[in-house]
Amino acid sequence: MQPAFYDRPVLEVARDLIGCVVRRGECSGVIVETEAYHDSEPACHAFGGLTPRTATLFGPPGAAYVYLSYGVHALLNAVCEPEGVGAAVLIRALMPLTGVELMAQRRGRSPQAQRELCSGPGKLSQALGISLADNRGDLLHGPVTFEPRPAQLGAPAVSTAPRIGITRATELPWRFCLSGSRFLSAPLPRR
DNA sequence: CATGGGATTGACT
DNA sequence: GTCAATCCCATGC
Repeated sequence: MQPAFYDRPVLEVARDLIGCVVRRGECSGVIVETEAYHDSEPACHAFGGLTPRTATLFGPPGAAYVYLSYGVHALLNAVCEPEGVGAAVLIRALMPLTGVELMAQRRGRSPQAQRELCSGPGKLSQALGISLADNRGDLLHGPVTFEPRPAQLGAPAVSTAPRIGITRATELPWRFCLSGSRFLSAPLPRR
């Protein structure tokens, strides 16, 4: 995925990432759920401006923004829009593709429980071995890399919904899901 | 320097 | 359905 891919409006990138592949080492998965965050709205960490914590968000596009949620989980984002704009796409769920055994081992689950391996932003980080050390990493060169959508998957049908787990700007439909996927972090709202 | 909130998960009732 | 774990970092004194 070239740097120019991320140097676009974050809503476009969030939608276009559905069906693409995230890889770290031997483990990889197809992105089935994303959320967009932008410094113009209060749910975004960058809303409060440039601080040591948000420096990655305001940095160049195509970097990984990894931060600790609830003191427990490392959450993976892709920094978007030009340098100076604080925006990123949160990766919320994957369909496991390769390295399933290692992912299951890291998650403390059976390899057969594929739906439990990456169906949540904290889960997929644990499965891929992503930590705060991956913050600010280059998504083109790794260790965490994003790859274009496999051609055999075809054009994905994408559904939109309100974002999950936030308390502000809950009205924005900035969650993007692969329609009908069984690997989402939570079901799509009815209708 | 002390405090409190948070883009979650899993265990338990 | 409820709730604790756990820690970074922004804010305020």
